[in-house]
Formats: sequence, structure tokens, C-alpha cells
Amino acid sequence: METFLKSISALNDETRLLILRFIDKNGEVCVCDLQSSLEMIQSRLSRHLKILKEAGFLKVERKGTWAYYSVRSPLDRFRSEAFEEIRYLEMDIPKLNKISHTGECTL
Amino acid sequence: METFLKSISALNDETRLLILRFIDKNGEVCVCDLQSSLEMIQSRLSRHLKILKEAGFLKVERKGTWAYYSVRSPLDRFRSEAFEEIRYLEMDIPKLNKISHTGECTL
DNA sequence: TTTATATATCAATATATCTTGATATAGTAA
DNA sequence: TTACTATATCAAGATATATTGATATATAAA
Repeated sequence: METFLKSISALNDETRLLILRFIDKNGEVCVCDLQSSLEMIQSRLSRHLKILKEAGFLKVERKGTWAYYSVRSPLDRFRSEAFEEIRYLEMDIPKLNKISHTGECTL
Repeated sequence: METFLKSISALNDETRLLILRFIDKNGEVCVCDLQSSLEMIQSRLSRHLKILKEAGFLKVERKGTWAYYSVRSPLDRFRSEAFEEIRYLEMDIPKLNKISHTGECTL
């Protein structure tokens, strides 16, 4: 698919906008932190993270079994502009619940 | 729906990207010109034009039974940026077939 | 090796969106 | 008024996307 349309369709989902906003706000987080903070089941998160990664918004870094997602940089002009819009959306952003450091990561 | 998501979902369709590109290139056109130029049936066009209008990308001006669509202005920053992207998409843009002036508008 | 954990992918269902053809609306002309 | 035309809307089927629970993969530890 055309790059632009791929970016657009990645943004076309409230769940993914929340994920982007959450990671933009909190920086690098692993999947289990997202599961815990956003209260989403793992397969759902994994799917959306993949879409956002493949659309160029996020990057992953693996450390052992953990996968850490963060905002990709540099972002091109359109994606930066999109993030700028997302920063001002009204949404409830759950508080970060960082369990990846405490050994409770059994969701 | 949130304005941003409405803009995004309006852009999330190849048909609508073509319509935007076509109107951006050719300026104000009426629905029957679009039908003729883009070879789309009327109900399909009408639906997409409505979505683009309600998402803030297009405006309509009625003259008698004709409806003339053009790019809305001014556009906010995000929508301008989107147009900028759309201008550089690779797509076949059909030639304008302006039948609204010749009385052949019976599609 | 076996066991456990974190993440990814698959398959089924549910939900949303697009396309088409039919019908409705609203101007215009006779 | 009736007839005609341009556009809009509706209803049904087709297609795409999202969610869930189950399974697969991969790393780590015992």
C-alpha cells in the first residue's frame, strides 16, 4: 500500500491514537506495561503495535523477551504534524503502570 | 466523532484521495463533471463528496440544480499538510471532462 | 532437557465501511 | 400542473477491519 495511505489507516482507530498518545507521553514502554496500563489484552495490543510500527510511527527494541516500543525518530513532516494533532486530542490517558521492573509481569 | 479522527477517516479511502487530488488540480467542478471524468456512478460520488465536505476538506456551492464542489479555504494546518501529501501521491488522474457547460449532463 | 514467561500470530466472530441500484428531493422548463 | 434533470439518500450485499481466545515462537531459567 502507498505509504501515505498506510499512515492514514494506521491513525484511523481510536485504540491506536490512545497508544500513540500514551507512548508519546511516557516514552519507551514494554508491551506488558501497556497491557497493564491500558487494560488491553495482549493480542489486541500486539496487533495495533505492529500496525503503528509498520506505518512508521513507532519503533521496537527487543531486550530478551521484552519488546520496548517508543516513538520513531526522526519523523517525517506529515507524521510529526499528526503527532502534534494527537497531543491535543481530548482523551482519558491512563496512568503509566510500570510493572516490567517489578517482576509482576504476568498478564 | 472527534474532528481529527473524522479528517483521518475521510482520508482513509483511495476513491476520496483521487477526488481530492482531482479537485485540487482542476478547481471547482460539478458532480456531473466528476461522474463523467472519474467514471463513477452518482450515488458513489455523492457519498464520498459528503464525507469530504463534512470532514472540512471541500465546500459546495449550489447553482440551480448543480452542485459545485471545491477545496475549502482556509484549511487548517493539518488539512493543508494532508493536501501537500496528496499532491505527491502517484495516481492516475483522469483528464477533466467538463460536460456541465455543454448540456450533455445526462448520466 | 523441561518449565515458565513475553510477545506474536492465527482463526472465528463481530463491527464498520464501500458499492450498487432504487428511490427521494429539489430545482427548472413546458 | 406535469415532466425532466441533477443531486442526495436509502437498503442490500460485498469487503475490510477490530476483537477475542487459542496457539505458536522465542528467550530465560531451572
